[in-house]
Amino acid sequence: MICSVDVALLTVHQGALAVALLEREHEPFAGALALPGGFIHPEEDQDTQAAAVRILRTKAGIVSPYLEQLATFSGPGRDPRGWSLAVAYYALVPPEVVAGSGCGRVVLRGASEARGLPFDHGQILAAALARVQSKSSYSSLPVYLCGETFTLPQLQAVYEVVLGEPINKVSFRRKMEELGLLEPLEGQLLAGKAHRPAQLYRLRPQFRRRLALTDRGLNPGGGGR
Amino acid sequence: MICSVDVALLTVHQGALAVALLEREHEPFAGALALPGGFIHPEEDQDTQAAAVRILRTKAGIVSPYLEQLATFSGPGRDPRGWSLAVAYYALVPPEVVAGSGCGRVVLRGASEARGLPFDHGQILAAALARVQSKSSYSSLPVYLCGETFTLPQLQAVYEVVLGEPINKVSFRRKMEELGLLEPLEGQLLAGKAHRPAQLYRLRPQFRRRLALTDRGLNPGGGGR
DNA sequence: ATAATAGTGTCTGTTAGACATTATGCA
DNA sequence: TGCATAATGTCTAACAGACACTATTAT
Repeated sequence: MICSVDVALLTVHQGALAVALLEREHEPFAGALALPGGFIHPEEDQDTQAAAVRILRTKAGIVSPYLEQLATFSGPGRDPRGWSLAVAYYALVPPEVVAGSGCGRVVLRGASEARGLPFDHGQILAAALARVQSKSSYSSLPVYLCGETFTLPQLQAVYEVVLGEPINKVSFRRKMEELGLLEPLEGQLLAGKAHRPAQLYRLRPQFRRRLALTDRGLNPGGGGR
Repeated sequence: MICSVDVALLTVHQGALAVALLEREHEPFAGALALPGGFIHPEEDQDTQAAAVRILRTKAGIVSPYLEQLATFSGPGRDPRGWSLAVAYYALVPPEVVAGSGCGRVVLRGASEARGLPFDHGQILAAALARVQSKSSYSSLPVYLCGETFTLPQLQAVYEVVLGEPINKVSFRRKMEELGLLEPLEGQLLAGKAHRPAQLYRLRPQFRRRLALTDRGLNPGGGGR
């Protein structure tokens, strides 16, 4: 039985969610763009999560600040070589990390425009998008799409890209405040913008590897679970 | 590589969540109580979900009204035979279905008391409980723990067992009303109770295989995600 | 001064939960 | 008639969203 790991690596690119694709080197589907993936190496990988980390590092040159198991896909039809099983993960990375990925083999495609992916990578991508959207509606997940420091308007823009709808500014800031996961930096963002500069924030250390959850979700009307 | 499927089958028993265990027939851990599980049969199983259905049917004699993939567990240490991978599912069934399971080999244990399970079945069970609790806090998931018909007080009691805390009666009924998933039956529950009988309900057909979701969750203060 | 965005104060409609009241069957 | 639980009405505090207003920079 074929056992592999596939990773849907998402980032923000040109104001939209984008997925990282790699050109396949081997059959099947050699030359096609596909999600980074590869076989599990039991001698080398402590578990499938470690396999996902290894695949991202060796094939895409990326170390992701957030990597979570998504679901396992299986069946006789998803790989032309026969019955196969793939443990799918999704990763969120800031655009800078993708840009500075060493080897420049990563191709970014609009996450909702990417079509015709080999295997069942279209399904995996769709599941990843649904999961990210769902989880973002009640957690701090989108901060992993931002760099080290960011302003609240920037963070809100990322939330809006992920959720696909505008968020009330006052409510958003209230939520972020009560979550208590951000700390302001005394330096400010000014740059050539002809308007009031925004306060820079960074994640509090205790939230760097942990999500903050809201009880009733930001934007209750909107993003479904 | 060892590839298997394990199922955490949950039901309500003696006023608490209970998990179905089976005595293992073969090594490793022969004779021990464990989650129903077995190898994937690529020739026979369309996918891992089908494998889970087959294992529940053949080993426990149970067909579950709700079966969902939970997560995949893997690593060199979880099975003494070597590096293994298990796709875990969880199932919810009404007590009657477990009781009438044909073969009486199923053993029920309090879900939070079950300890010392072989492999990493303790972890799988913990993940299943967390998932059920989380999902129940914003969906109609617990109706799968009830039989064909039930009263609102009965359903609320099941929610309270799952969530582990009392729910406001008025809020609960409002939520159920606005979800619109129940339809009253003209017959009533009376029985030997020395008080006013409760209205019987059943799931509307369009919700028999689909969850109803609330935007902001019942009991916002409580059950976390 | 003006433009443009950052950030805050305040009002209002909605909703969850508390409490109280009525309803209904059985002993 | 009394008891126990079902079912519903109503009040209140909390909160999300709308709107308006102030703050601060560059041109």
